[in-house]
Amino acid sequence: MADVAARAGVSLKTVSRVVNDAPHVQPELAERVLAAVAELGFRRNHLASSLRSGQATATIGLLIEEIANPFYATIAGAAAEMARQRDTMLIIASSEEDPAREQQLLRDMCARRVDGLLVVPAGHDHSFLRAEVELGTPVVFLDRPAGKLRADTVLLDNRGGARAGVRRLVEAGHRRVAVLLDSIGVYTMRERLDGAQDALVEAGAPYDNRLVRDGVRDPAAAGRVVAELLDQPDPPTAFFSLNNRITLGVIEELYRRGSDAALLAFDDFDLARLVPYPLTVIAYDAGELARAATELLFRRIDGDRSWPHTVVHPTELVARGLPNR
Amino acid sequence: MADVAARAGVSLKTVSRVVNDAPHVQPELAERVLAAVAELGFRRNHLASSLRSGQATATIGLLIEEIANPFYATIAGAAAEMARQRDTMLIIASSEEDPAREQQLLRDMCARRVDGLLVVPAGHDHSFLRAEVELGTPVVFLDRPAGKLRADTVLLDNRGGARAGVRRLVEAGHRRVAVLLDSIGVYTMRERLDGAQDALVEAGAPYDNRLVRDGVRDPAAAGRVVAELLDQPDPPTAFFSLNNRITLGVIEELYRRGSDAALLAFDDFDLARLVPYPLTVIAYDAGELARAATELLFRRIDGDRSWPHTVVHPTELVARGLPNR
DNA sequence: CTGAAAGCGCTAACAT
DNA sequence: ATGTTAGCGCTTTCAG
Repeated sequence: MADVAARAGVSLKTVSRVVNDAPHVQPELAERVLAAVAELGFRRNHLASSLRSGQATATIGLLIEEIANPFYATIAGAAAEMARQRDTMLIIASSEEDPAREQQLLRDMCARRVDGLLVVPAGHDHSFLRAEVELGTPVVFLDRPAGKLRADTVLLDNRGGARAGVRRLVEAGHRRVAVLLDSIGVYTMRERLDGAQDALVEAGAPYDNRLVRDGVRDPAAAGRVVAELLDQPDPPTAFFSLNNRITLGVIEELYRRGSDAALLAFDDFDLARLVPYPLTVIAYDAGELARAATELLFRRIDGDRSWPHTVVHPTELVARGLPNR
Repeated sequence: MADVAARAGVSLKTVSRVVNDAPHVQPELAERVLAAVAELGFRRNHLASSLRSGQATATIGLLIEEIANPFYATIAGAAAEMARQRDTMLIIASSEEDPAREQQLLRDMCARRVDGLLVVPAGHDHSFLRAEVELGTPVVFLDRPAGKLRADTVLLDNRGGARAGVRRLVEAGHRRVAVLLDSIGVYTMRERLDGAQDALVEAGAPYDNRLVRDGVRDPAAAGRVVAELLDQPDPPTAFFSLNNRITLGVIEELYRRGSDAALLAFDDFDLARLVPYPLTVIAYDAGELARAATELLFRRIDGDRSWPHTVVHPTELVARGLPNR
């Protein structure tokens, strides 16, 4: 910047004004500065700028579980688009469901003085963020609530969605509904399971604990569990898959066997319509969820100091898949 | 940091040493400093640190077309994982195939003094990056080559993959192969089309320009084009879809009609096995592509000044889908 | 409307 | 092994 100033025959401050298109600069001087900038290939150092000016790094941090998962990719896409509209860059990192890693990544983002944080929490204690929040870094939680910290939160109606879905199964006459979930340690899984139980209880259907299977981490595991359940005496007549990875494995096994068990699945997916097996999907708009959270975050960044909100987004039941052979 | 130093009764530099766990600090002093850090809730300002130390913001930039697309999400996931292993943060931005936006985003990343850039290029002129590259910001191009800039590049064997796939169609007796593509302006689309034509020419099959359809932007458009082609006199007996979005629409329309046309598709996808229509997929490992590029980038960041490389990754033909009814 | 000086928070280079 | 000094590139403050 000093070089540019020398070249243009003006002071450093004038260059700064021109570069930041601040007012009160004679067009003639501005032109000389711009020429010097071009000749010298000057690029403003954003680091130095935000160091001096205190706040506003024009960067927000997004912490999710796993970027490659379509659910989180959709969230990232929506957040990125809103950030871009505000000329803000997005730092994305994956916790991989590891609370220690989550904490380290969030601390690092804070060290980089992001203007705000969008977090899909992995851990259950976010009190380590309290100091940052009080120092002025807003945090919005997404998809799951924060632990031990009061903060803005945008959630999905997991319980209501699950309940509505299972109610539909019950109305179709199903009494034995198997539930397959990833990990009971995850908030969304607990809520969805609770919703399923609500519907079962309301219908006076017997609740059989052996039909609930935790720890189904991937499609292959889901397939094995389905096989095992169907080979039992008194097998379930319906399956409720609590996430999209599980759904894939369940569909495959049910199709392979030519089973006529009903399938209810949380999370919609691109090819659901073309799956060769009828299923009911609990769908929702992940992009909308992320947009709501990002909007809330920017409002905080813009100085909104009102009491923290919690917003719950609805889900919808949709019939998918092709009729049975 | 000054406050911490005062509190611990040491100099600023000692605090700096402790915070950066540099050697030559008495354990006793280090402990006092750490205590002061905890009491005062001190957080190192990463901005100031990298401003002073010149380089090493421990940040890399990733520019892709669209985060929500599974192909780019996979790339982002792989890059993020490698970055994390080096305690490096990842800034991700989407160009949405807009060259102007690409340029603006890349410039912004440079202004933030990222240590390196990973780019899936949208535009055809990247000479604006030359100054940055010469000033020491390495750039690796991914999936598509740079325009007007010599740089490391990691590509897929688009042409070879397409050729092998179409050759298989030809060997199965197909002479009229329709090709559906997104935009001829995109490098990968051109290469794939060229590969298809290679195979057709090699087989002495007639090349019919009316069977090549450009501008198929989404699944719905793909479905319409398939319908139109099949309703022609002398319709194609095989379809070659040049990307995953197009494939969805083609499958749906072919299935809807109960058509027995063959389908070849670039890009594998999760549910391909369960699609109720037989298809051949040109598959590749997008994660591996991204890992190779990120590896190359980090080698450059670590000071590798050798001549720029271009690496081409192979593709593979895989049978997918369920047999026809 | 423009410029000089001070300093954001930290680390490199040099003392001690 | 620890401390002192200078300054990274920019913006703020205040004087002209």
